[in-house]
Amino acid sequence: MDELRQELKIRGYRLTSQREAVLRAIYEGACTQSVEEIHERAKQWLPSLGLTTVYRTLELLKHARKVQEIYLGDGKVRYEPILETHHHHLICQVCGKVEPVEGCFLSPFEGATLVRNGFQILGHRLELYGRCRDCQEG
Amino acid sequence: MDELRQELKIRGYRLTSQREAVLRAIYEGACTQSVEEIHERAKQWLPSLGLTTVYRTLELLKHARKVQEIYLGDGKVRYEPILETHHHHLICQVCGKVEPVEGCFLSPFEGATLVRNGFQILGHRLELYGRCRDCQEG
DNA sequence: AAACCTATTGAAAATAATTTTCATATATCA
DNA sequence: TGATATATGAAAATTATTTTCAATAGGTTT
Ligand SMILES: [Mn+2]
Ligand SMILES: [Mn+2]
Ligand SMILES: [Zn+2]
Ligand SMILES: [Zn+2]
Repeated sequence: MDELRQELKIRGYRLTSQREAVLRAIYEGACTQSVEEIHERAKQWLPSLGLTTVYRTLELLKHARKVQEIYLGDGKVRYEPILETHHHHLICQVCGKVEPVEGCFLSPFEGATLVRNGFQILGHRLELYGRCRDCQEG
Repeated sequence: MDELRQELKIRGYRLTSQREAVLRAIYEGACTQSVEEIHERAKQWLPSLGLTTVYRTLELLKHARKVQEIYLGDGKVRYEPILETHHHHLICQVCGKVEPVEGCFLSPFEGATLVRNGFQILGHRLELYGRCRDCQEG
């Protein structure tokens, strides 16, 4: 959180109660929350918080690399905090459940910067699709 | 294409010129096209084609596993054909260019069905983020 | 080939998510 | 504290996608 304060100062941004509330909501919430969910959670701490400000703050936090977007196929973008622990997601194609899975299947990528096709690879995103325990039959 | 004809008949769907045009547009187009782009391309063959029908056909083709969705972070969903060759994408974080990269970095996944956390893993999606040749400096 | 039935289509209207506008409020710094 | 530029909330605007509905056209049966 102090780290955020630094980030903001460097960029000439201000530290507001709204930004703190949104950040806290993201960190205390589930693995992937919709904007609406983040808004609801953040209003716990700051009931007057507007939805527009949540959108704006998410954009800011995205640039500051505090959150990342994830799209699960329904029409809305979701967000989750960028934590120390790199992880991926198991997504159930039947019920839509999302579960984080620790660790990385792409061993050559951990830490290192790779080059391929002239691309300098800086990060990656992996989603695993299937059926969760509850949705398996036969 | 004949395969599609079978698929449709089995499900009681009809083979229309609209559906043929959309499918052709997807197969002849780039790796990831927006709905608008698919519409434009398909109108080459069928100028009267409506955008609504493109949306409906994409939904149908998704269920028939002929196309898959991909979300690149701008507000619109993109589509690409599901081809024989499994591949992933290099996405430039600066200019937004998308380039397919053949082959799979997840060796244990090719073909096999894996189980993890009780999940039965049936497929996956991997996107690699970085900077393309043109956008690298310093 | 004509009739029949139902799935499909296109245009327009409706929705839903996200962005923009603008007047007001407030964080930061001298 | 006061000056000032950034940030905020509400409402309006925009954009992507879905729904509605009357008209059209596959596919099948006579
Ligand atoms: Mn997660
Ligand atoms: Mn592709
Ligand atoms: Zn990984
Ligand atoms: Zn792969």
